[in-house]
Amino acid sequence: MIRKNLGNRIKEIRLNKMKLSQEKFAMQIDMDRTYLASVEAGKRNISIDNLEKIANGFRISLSELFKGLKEDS
Amino acid sequence: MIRKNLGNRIKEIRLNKMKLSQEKFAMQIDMDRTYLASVEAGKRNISIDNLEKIANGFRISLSELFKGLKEDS
DNA sequence: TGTGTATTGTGACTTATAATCCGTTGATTT
DNA sequence: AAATCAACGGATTATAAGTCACAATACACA
Repeated sequence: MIRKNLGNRIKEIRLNKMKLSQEKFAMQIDMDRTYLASVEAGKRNISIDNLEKIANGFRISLSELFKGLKEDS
Repeated sequence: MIRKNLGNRIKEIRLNKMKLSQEKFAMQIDMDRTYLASVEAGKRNISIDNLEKIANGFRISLSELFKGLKEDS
């Protein structure tokens, strides 16, 4: 479930805080559009470097990124 | 630096909280000892699934695992 | 001090899969 | 209708995962 929860969390922040499309946010952090989509869909075992990219894009810490996750994680 | 900081954090928890050798802790979480060693050394771009394994082994959340990191992250 | 013993570090390697890149489709918005 | 957006597929490339032999270090204790 970790992947799914994380994907949901990322999507939530992208939409609510950043108010950007997948494409625009992916552009900003230099990440492939379809890859970001699959991460949000909970299908990817994403690495720490890419997690950092996303957290940086959101201007939050990794700790904060994980803080909102369901069932703790 | 994220990899290095994370590696240091993992090593710190393993030693201070768990008081286990790399080998024993790796055994517990079903991970190769040398792989754990290289993560602690900051040489691996570890994925979320393996991060979760480690956090579970420590009985802490991923958010907590990242909380102690230097320079925020 | 040297000698075993446990622990950690590292390079090299194969296999599994993350990550990228091309597109299409369908839904939604304007 | 056109434009925007998100979900998905297939193919390729890059790299993480996992394993091994061995080296190096630390740590005891005679």
